[in-house]
Amino acid sequence: MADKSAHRGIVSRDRWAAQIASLDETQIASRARKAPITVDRIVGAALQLVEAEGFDALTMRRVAGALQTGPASLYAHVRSKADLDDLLIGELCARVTLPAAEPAQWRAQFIDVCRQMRDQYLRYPGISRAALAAVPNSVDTLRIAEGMLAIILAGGVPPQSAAWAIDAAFLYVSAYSFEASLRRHPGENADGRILDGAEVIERFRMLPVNRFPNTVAYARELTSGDGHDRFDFTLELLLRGLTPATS
Amino acid sequence: MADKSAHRGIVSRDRWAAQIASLDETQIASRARKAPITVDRIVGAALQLVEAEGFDALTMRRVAGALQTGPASLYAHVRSKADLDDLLIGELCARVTLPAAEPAQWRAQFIDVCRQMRDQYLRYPGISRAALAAVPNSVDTLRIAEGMLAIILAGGVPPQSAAWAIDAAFLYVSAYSFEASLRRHPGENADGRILDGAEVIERFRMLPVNRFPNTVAYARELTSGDGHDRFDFTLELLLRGLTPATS
DNA sequence: TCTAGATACGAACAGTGTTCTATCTACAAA
DNA sequence: TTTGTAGATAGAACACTGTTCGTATCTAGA
Repeated sequence: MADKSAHRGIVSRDRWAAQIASLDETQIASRARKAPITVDRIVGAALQLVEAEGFDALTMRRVAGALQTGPASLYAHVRSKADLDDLLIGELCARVTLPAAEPAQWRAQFIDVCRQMRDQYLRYPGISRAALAAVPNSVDTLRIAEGMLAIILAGGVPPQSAAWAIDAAFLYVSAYSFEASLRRHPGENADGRILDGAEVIERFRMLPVNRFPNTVAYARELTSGDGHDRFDFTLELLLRGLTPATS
Repeated sequence: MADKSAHRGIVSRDRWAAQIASLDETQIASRARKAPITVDRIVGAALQLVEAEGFDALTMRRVAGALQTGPASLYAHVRSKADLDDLLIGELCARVTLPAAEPAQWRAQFIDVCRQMRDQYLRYPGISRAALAAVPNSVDTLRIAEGMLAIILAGGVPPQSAAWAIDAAFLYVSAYSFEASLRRHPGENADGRILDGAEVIERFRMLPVNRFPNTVAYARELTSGDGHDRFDFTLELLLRGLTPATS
C-alpha cells in the first residue's frame, strides 16, 4: 500500500497523459475510455516511427513509448518483433492497388505495380529490409502476386516464366529500395563527408588506369541514373526478355 | 570462477577452434609466439563463425572469443561492426576469379561470375545481408565490376546498358542469396513445423478460388524451381533483354 | 638495462528483444 | 448485486548487442 502511494504520482500522471492522448478516440468511439492497445494502433505507431526516423529507430520500446506503455504490453498483440515487421509489410502491400488486367497494356501495368511497391518502401526508409526477410507467402503478398499473375498472363506469357519473373521483380524491387534508402540516410564517409555524384565520378577517374580501364573510361555511365532511371531500366530489361508466345 | 567453469565447455570449444585456425600462421611465421591480433585473423575467425552458425551469430564478442580476447581488442584493428562486415564482403569478392573476356562467350562468362558470387554468399549463410548494406564502391567490388564491364562490353553491349545491367545483376544476386539462406535456416512456421514444397502447393490450392484463381491454377509453377533454376532463369532473362548493337 | 609507445583488455554504458510475474479491468455467471 | 475469471496491462529483470574508457602489459629501441 505504501509502495502504491509512493508510485501513485507517476502512475496518475501517465494515466492522465494517456487520457489526453486518447481524446480523439473518445470522440470517435465514445465508449472506449482507456484507448486500448490494438494491433492496428501498434502498426500505425510503428509506421509513423519508421517514416519519421527510419527502420533502425523501429524498436519495441519506441513503439510502446509512442503508445504510452511499456514494451511488454505489445507482446499481447504481436508475437515478436519479426511478426511486427511482417505486419508492416502486409499493411504496405495492402495499399497497392491492382489494376484490372488489360492485355494490351500488360507491361505498363506490371511496371506500375512495381512502382507502387517501390514508393511504399521508399516512403518508409529501410523497411525493405523487413520486406526481404518477410514471409513471402503472406496473404497480402499473395494478393499482389495474384494480381501480377493476372496481368502478365493476360499478356500471353507462359505461366512458368510469369511466375519466376514476378518473383525476380519482387526481389529486385526490395533490393533496389533497400539500396536507395541507404543512399538517403547515408552513413558518413571516412572523411566525414558525404560523396555526391560528381565526387564519385572523380574517385572513379582516379583509379589506376591499367587495372581499371573500363571503370575509368565509363565512370559517367557507371554512376549515372538520377531519379529512378536504373529502376525503370531494369524492369524493362526483364520484360523485354519475357517474349509472349503470340508475337 | 564458478561461472567460468560453467561456461568452460563453450569457451574451450572456441579456443580450440582458435588454435586450429592459427596453425597455419604459426607455421608460416614462426617468430610470432603469441599470435597477435591482425585484421586477417579477425576476418578469418569471422568467416569461420558465419560459415558454421550463420550471420546472426557474427558478434564482436564471438569473434573476440574465438581469438581468445575481449571485444574491445578488436576495435584497434576494425572501426566498427559495419566495417568488419565490409571486410568480409571484400574478402568474398576477392575470391571471385574473373575470366579474360571472350566476345563469343560473354553471356556464359557473365553468368559464371554471378554464380561464383552466389556460391560465396550461400557458403556463408546470411552474409548477403551485409552485401546489400556494404559500401558498393569498395576496391574489391570495383574489381568485379571492372571485370564484368570488360566481359559485357566485349559482347557489344552499349556502355550505359552494360553499367546498369551489372548493377541490377549484383542486386539480384545479393537478394536471391539472402532469400535462399533464409530458406536454409527457416524460421519455424506458426505450427512449429517447416513447410516443404508439396505442403506449400497444398496451401496454395486451399486458397479461395474466386479471389485467387491464378494462384490456385498455377500453384505448381509458383512454387517450382529446385536448385538454382530461378536464379539461372532470371539472369538469362536479363541477358536476353541486353541485345548487343551488332546482331 | 631502462624507458617510450603501441597494443591489449576488463569493466562498464546504453541500448536491444523477450519473458516472468503481479496487478488491474471488464465482463460473465450465480 | 456479488463474485469469479479470463484477458489486457505493465514493472522489473535477463541475456544479449555494439562501443568506449582507462588501465595494464608487453615489445622494441636507446
